[in-house]
Amino acid sequence: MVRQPSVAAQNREPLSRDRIIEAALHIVDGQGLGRLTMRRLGDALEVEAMAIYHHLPRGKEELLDGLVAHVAVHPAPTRAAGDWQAVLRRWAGDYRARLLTHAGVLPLVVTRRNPAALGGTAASLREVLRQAGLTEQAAADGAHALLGYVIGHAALEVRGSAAAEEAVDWDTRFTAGVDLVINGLSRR
Amino acid sequence: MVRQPSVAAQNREPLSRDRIIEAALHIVDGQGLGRLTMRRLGDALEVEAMAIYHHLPRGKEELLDGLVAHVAVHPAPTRAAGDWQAVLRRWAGDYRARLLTHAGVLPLVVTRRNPAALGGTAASLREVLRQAGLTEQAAADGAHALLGYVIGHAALEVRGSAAAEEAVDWDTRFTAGVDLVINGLSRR
DNA sequence: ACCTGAACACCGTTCAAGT
DNA sequence: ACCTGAACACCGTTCAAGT
Repeated sequence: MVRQPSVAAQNREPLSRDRIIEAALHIVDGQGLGRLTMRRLGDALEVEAMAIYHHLPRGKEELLDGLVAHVAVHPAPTRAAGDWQAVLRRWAGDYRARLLTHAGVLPLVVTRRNPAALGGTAASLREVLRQAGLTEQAAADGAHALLGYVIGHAALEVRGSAAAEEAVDWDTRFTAGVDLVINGLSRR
Repeated sequence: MVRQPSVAAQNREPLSRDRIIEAALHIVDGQGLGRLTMRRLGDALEVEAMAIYHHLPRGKEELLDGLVAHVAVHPAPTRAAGDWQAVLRRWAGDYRARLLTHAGVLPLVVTRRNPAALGGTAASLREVLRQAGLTEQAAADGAHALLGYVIGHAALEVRGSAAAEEAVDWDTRFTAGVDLVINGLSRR
């Protein structure tokens, strides 16, 4: 006869780093960064908060790093059809959508020291520009200009800096800025 | 004979909103946002933490809003000599310096709903572009493109997204991006 | 190996009380 | 009006203990 598992482990897939980070992201997206606590995260995973430390020994620090990595890691520019301008335009739109979907982690993306995350994104943008014929230096500068713009604009959108301003069409405004940067890169 | 003040009030100027926010900014700049607590702030002001609530009834929320306002409020573009391009270039440099000096508040600037702070900055940039002859729409888009770039790039710098990258000259890289945006605005 | 329970030091905030 | 002291609910994290 099969041994009945303890109540604590009843029919639940075991905890894992990925499952923890996904649950955390779900909390942040739904309730905001301020409500992400180890205890609440434990509840969401149907586990005591302390169990999390077994999978993330560095605790909450490691959890937040994981969120940044999950959101900011480069979805490489799709090397599909179109010239490099179209490739970058498309990447910018996708990356912005990604940031806005997980707006709660934006403050972490912005200031957590996490070289790997944004570094990879910058590198792949640089590569697109290098293949487009820009010098090494111009490609590196351009990659950061575009990445900086996308992140900064997403931040402005999230804050909704309007107020006195009439209703803003953020989509077209964002696109206008992207065109500005890309056109600038085209005629160097 | 002059009455001796109580120990608690000994020769100390009374608490005030401004003094509180300055002390908080000092803590954030020196030790980071994570170490800004009401109790520590009270210590720095030589007062019990609870006294702060008398001047900031909304508590820590109001304190953080105050920090954002103090750092992000528009230092209006200096209407000095030079064409509008020079004016914007100078403003961008100053604003970046301001953000980097108070890097600890960047995550707050990025995501705290605080319309007044960045709204004023965006408005004065828009005005410069409007007077330069851009259409209302182009001026509004351009103002956000520049502001977004400056904030986003400052964020990239703070994170030090390098790592695999050779030593980066952030100053020239930042300037290159500013030129990119401003040149784009010039030849619309 | 994986999780729990109790404990510790520390938060933000309230409220009645002092002056 | 301005500040204090005690208290409350809630943090992140440790550590020994369970299975």
